[in-house]
Amino acid sequence: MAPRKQEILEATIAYLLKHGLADLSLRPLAAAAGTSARLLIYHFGSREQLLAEVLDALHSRLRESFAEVSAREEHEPPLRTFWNWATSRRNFRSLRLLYELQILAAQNPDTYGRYLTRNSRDWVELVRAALPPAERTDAMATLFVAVFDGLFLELMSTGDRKRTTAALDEFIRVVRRARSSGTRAKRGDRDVS
Amino acid sequence: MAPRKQEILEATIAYLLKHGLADLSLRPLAAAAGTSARLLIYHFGSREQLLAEVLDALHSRLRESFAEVSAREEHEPPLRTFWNWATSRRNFRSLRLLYELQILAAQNPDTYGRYLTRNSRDWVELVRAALPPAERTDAMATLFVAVFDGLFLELMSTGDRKRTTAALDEFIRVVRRARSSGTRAKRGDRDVS
DNA sequence: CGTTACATGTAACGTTTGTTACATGGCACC
DNA sequence: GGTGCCATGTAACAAACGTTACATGTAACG
Repeated sequence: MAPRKQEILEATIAYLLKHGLADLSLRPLAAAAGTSARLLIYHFGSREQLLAEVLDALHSRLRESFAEVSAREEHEPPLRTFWNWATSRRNFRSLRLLYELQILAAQNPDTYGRYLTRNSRDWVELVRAALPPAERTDAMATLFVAVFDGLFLELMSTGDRKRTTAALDEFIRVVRRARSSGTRAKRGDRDVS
Repeated sequence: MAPRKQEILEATIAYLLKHGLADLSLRPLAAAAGTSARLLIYHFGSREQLLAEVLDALHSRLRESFAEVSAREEHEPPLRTFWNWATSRRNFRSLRLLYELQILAAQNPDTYGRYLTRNSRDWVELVRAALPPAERTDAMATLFVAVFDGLFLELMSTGDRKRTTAALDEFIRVVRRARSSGTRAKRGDRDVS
């Protein structure tokens, strides 16, 4: 990719992370990026394609970043690791943007549906596979994903990291206690809580 | 309120429930409502005020509807009652619209922040008060709200009511099991699970 | 030096945006 | 029957939208 185009893409990502994508328009974006609407179209072809490239770049960056973190961390429950990663200064705004995209796509799929590569069903499958066998159900996996989504939403709205993190820990604790009172999971099983 | 204005407001609500509010504009709305952009402004003063009145009406309707339902139902855990109510044919689209508003407001408060009467903190407080004393903590209340939000989000995205409802029931079950293995709550306590 | 390719600036295109000016309709009241 | 008031239609406004036409720059290559 041309270096100038790369710069513009970088600036666009920064702009979107700050302003969201609901009311994006070319001229203000261009001004913030130190260029002109003319050049945005020149380099990307259209506004649509610009959006597509930006969101693709975001996705692959997040995938990469998470793979790196999740391979390194071993001393925490994976759900907790994922939370730390998602709420870190580096990734929070990106995740927030993806949640906005998710909601807009749910409201009108015609406009935003095509950008949705983060398929909910895939996440649930991924989490399900990481659960201990006794809990490896759709319901349980869906619940885990929902807890994460809900807490992230709450964090977005209130900015209260302490309380939301405490709630996540509470969830992990509740699941552990339920485990010890119901069907026993084999000791040493890796699981996402 | 003038009856014509009432009709327009009704049609606007229907339109918003169908199309979302991210890309609302007067002329298409007016066409769908069988009137003209001219009259929207005439009756409501401005686009902003129209939106404000519509969202106010939505809020009070939902409050009313929920009060009615929650007073009637006694045989279920309140969280379950709330879920049934929120996902019913009658209320689902309204809730979805409010979630969209919530996210847009979190992304740019300058544009949408003023419409946010559904303060997250208030919900948490409400839920907290309904919890049995042993669990009456911020963390637990936040967790309950998050589970609901997350599951509703998942329902919005996938439409899979069966799976999300099963996940909610799973959550209720997990909390019960944790209760019976940890500090005992007094029998007969009303609580939101 | 001339040519060629890419990058950029200026200005405009046609649409759509929210909003307004102005005229006209119908209906009630004196 | 005239007089106002509320409702509505037509048309326009200025601004912003995504996009394009056209001209100009700059640098590399023969």
